[in-house]
Amino acid sequence: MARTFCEDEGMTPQATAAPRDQRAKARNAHGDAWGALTRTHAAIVGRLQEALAAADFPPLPWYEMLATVAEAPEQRMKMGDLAEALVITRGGLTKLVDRLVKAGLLERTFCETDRRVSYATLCPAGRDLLEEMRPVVVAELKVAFASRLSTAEADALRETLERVRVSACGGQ
Amino acid sequence: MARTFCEDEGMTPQATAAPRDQRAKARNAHGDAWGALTRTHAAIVGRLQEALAAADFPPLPWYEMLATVAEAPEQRMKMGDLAEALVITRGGLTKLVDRLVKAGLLERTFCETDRRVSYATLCPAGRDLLEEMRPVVVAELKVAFASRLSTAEADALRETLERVRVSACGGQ
DNA sequence: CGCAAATAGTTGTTACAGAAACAATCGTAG
DNA sequence: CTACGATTGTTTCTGTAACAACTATTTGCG
Repeated sequence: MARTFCEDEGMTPQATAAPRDQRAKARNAHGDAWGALTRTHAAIVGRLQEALAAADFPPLPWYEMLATVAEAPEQRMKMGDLAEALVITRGGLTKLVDRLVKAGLLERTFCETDRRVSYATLCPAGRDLLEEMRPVVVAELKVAFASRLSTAEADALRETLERVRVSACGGQ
Repeated sequence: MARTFCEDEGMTPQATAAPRDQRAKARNAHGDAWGALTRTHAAIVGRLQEALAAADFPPLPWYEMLATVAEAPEQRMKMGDLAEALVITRGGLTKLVDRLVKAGLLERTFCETDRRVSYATLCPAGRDLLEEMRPVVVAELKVAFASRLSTAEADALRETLERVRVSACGGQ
């Protein structure tokens, strides 16, 4: 295993810390919540990548791409919308789509009314692969979330995170 | 602004979705919580990067490195522990430390009792820079977390996330 | 003691993501 | 109807991270 996203918990330095001025620092409720958020995110991403690689599937960004396009009407999305949904830049998306197109999972289609826009459209092979990958991802998420969280807690978590995201976007 | 981590919310495709079989998919409480987690994480990272860049400071990984080392006893950490704390690979850490060393923020020191291990040790310049950067980061986190969350809610969020992280690591 | 296995860190290769510059198209004001 | 600005997507360049192979040191065991 190359990744080091688990290891329950080398964070001992913090615990033993306090060698100097202990003036609150970022170690208030927000800093702690942010630390937990990053570590949890990294842990789950690592787990998903590991599971996909173990099943000899493409990496996580491919799954997210396929899943996003698959949920769109007509199984296609504008490049710009897709970049926004996946939270990557347009330049990065262009190349990511290139790879999936080369793999035969997506194809580029074009808009007749606005010849600037191009769509990433799901191919049958892409849909098939998605359906193969989905249970692997869902199973991993189930382990991560469901094993120690009730449905209500998971829902509350989602709601709280969504509120934080809005704060982070809106400015305040 | 190049990044696209806000835009309240191009997710309309999902809302209008349901063009085919609507068999639950990953769209249960776990999938939603995972989606919220990734989006919130991306939004905050984007916000922090933007704020640091705007103040003409080094990128977020440098801050996290400095902050982590600064909290360790004697302001130094073993390379391996640091990689674990920052959730990156050891190879990646070597080069990240290289950059900070070249910038005069860290220095490498060595262990006398075990000549395999080397430490990343905070330099005065690193400590100074950290203290300059800290308020920027703390302010952004405050906006993200404090503006719509009570302290109790932030703490509950941290606790819940920590539980999820343990699930993701432990296996179940 | 001596050698195999484990551990710690570095190095080289490759792939991916962001920023900025670019090209093409659209919309609209004059 | 033309010209300018805005939007959409691609391309180029650069920096960073992962992965794997490698070196060096320590540990354990016959």
